[in-house]
Parts: sequence; C-alpha cells; structure tokens
Amino acid sequence: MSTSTRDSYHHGDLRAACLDAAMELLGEEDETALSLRGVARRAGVSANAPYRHYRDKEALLAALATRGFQDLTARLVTADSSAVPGAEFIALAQAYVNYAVEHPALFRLMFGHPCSRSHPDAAAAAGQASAVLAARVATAILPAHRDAFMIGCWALVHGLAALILDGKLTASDPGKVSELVRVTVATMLAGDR
Amino acid sequence: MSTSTRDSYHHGDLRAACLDAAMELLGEEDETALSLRGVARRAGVSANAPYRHYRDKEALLAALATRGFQDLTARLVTADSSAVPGAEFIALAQAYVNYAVEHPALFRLMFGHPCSRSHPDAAAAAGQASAVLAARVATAILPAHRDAFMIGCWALVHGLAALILDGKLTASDPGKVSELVRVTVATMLAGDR
DNA sequence: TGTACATCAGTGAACGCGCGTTCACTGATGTAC
DNA sequence: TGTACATCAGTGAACGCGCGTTCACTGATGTAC
Repeated sequence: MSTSTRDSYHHGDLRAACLDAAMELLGEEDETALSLRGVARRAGVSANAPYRHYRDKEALLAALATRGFQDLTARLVTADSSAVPGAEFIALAQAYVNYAVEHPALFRLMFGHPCSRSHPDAAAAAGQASAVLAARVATAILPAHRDAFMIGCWALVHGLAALILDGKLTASDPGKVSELVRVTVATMLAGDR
Repeated sequence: MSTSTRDSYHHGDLRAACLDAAMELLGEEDETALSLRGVARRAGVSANAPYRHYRDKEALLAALATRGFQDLTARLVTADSSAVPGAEFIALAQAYVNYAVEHPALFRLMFGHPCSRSHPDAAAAAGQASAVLAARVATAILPAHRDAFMIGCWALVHGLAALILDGKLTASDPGKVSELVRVTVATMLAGDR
C-alpha cells in the first residue's frame, strides 16, 4: 500500500488508493462530511488527481457503496451456518448488524445515498447482498408466505441496524449488540407468544 | 399564515414560519440540501433573520425533528385500534411506515441526524413516539419476552420504512405500501411457519 | 393623550471557508522503428 | 540498444458557488411617566 509515501511521479494504483483513503475517512467522520478533496488529501495527491479515475464525486461514492455491499455479502455468506436450524438466521442477522455497527458511515452511505440506487454496479452489489439473505433465509426456514417472510426478516435486521446506528437502541458495548440481536430475532421468530 | 406577503417590518411569528418553510423545502428536496439561507429565503426574510429565533442551524433542525416526532406520535396514537386484536399492531405499523413514506426527508432527518440525539426536546419527542409504540404493542399482545418483542416490532416497522425510503423495497404506489406492510407484519407475527 | 426611550426583530453587506470542477501544464511511461 | 513520440497520470492555480455566521445598522413596538 503506497498511500503515504510515493516513490515516483506516478502513483501506481490511485484508483484503489482513493477507495482506501475514503474508507479511512469514513471511519473517522460522518459520511456527509466526505469530500473528494479530502480523499485526495488523504491519498497524498493533488485535488483533481482522482478525476483521472472517477468521473465525479458520485462515481467515487458509488464505488464505495459497491465495495460495502460486496463486503457485506461476503460476511453473510460466511456467517456460521453449522448451528441449530432455527439459530441459523440469528447468525445471519448478527453478521448484518455487526457489519453496520463496525462501519456506520459506510452503511449509511450504502443505504442512504441516491448513488447506490442509480449506479449500476452499486445496485447489482446491493442486489447480491439481498439475494444471499433471501437464499439463506429460504434454506433455513420454509415459511408459508416465503416472500413476505423474507422481506420481514430483512426489515427486522435492517431496522435493528438502523436504530442502533441512530442511537435509538442503546447497546453499551459491541458484545452486547450480538446479544441484543440474538434475543430480539429469536423472540420474533418464536411462536411462544 | 403570513409566510409570503408581509404587512409590516416585523414578521409576526417568524419562528413558526421558519419551521413551515423548512417543511416545505423538505417536501421538495433532500434533507441534506436544507440550508438556513434557503429557509430564510423561502420565508421571505433576510438571510440572518432566523438567528433571532434559532441559535444556529442545528437548533432549527432539532426543532424540525421534534415536530416530526410529535406528528408521528399523534399518528400512532390515532391509528385505528378498533380492529381485530391481532390486527391492531398492523394498523400501528402502517401508520409508522405511511408517515415515513409521506415525509421521507423529514423522516431521514429525524432518525439520521445527530441533532435528534443531542437536543433534549428532540430526544424527548422521540422517546414519546417509541413509548406510544411500546404501550400499544404491550396492550395488543402479551408476549413472553416483552422487551425483546417490543424492540423487534419497532425494528421491523422501522426497517420496512427505511428499506422503502431507500428504494430497496419497491412499492409501486402508496396504496401498495400499506398492503406490503400488512402482509409482511402479519407473516412475521403469525405462527404458521 | 403625548412623548422619551429601551427593547425587540428585522436589514444588508461582508467574512472566510471548503467544496466540486476545469484549465493548461508537465513529468513519466511505453511503444515503433 | 537508442531515439522519437504518443499517451498516460499527475500538478498547481483558478473559477464560481452557496454556505453559516457576524457586524453594525434601523425600523417597529411597547412601556413609564
């Protein structure tokens, strides 16, 4: 990674370096504060160097969202599936919420920013994430109303993530988040009411 | 309402007029595009007149969020409760999601903006909304794990709202939204899986 | 009822800021011969 | 292996913009006497 020191006039892979720099910045500040100039600054490059690799700011944001959805998909795919049949979806839910908690600004960008809807790559990546969710929900449980159940599960975990990120549900420490998710999801999916 | 034409040098109730103007603007543009100057412009007043009534931009945003939570609370309170016991929560869920769909920018501002966490009025109004939700869920259904069930219900409806607003769940027309909510919630709360 | 004056609620100009983006440029790279 | 040259990927200065906010001000209002 040649983000900080550069050996030559040419950067090497500024396209990737911009994404890395942007991810760093998203770890430090609100996603609304992310600026193209800031990214260039962090990458150690002049203010308009990124324009060689991204048409405009929106293109960078879309690339970020795409990367986020790909990472999220990978998390969902590798979420522990060896557990008890009923607990399988809990692992999935925890993976989803944990990702949001670990990358709050990116998560907001992924879901809140218009670019992720209009930009084809980002939309495709988002579709993949939801497809994984759908496939694994379908595998784990065979509901009477498959589609509605799938949507409900997604809304449940997404709502948990959003409320935690927005400070409406307080989970004192990261470990507690998983516990909160487990209890909530288990209760919602259980029939003992 | 003397927003447009003004009879005298003094406005009358610029404080309220600013809120009205901001609400109008939130109906026309993204909540991130909302500016104090824009609000003043819309209210037909000079750029810094609002400073007589709001300490800074954050204070205006907090007042907006407060108003939003109060409106949402009112909607939840008056949501039809004469229905079948099981369907009671569905009416509540529909009220919640409909409010989000009707005021997307405001809804995002209410939940996405930091001011709604730090500003006491806004936080209190948000607490009231969730208290109403909790009380009515508790009344409608007596679950084994009350708190977890309450959180799950909130997450479910909030997730639905967020996903619809973000274009991840497509509901063609407003009428379909209520139907989507009904089917989803009913499926999640039913035991027939 | 009339007047002096403190207070309130506006105005208009100006500030500095960081932004996205464009321009003309120049140094580095690689390829054809 | 050496050289000419097209292309690529940077630089630095500049643009206009809208923003939040502050300043000194002025017109309107209301209250004390």
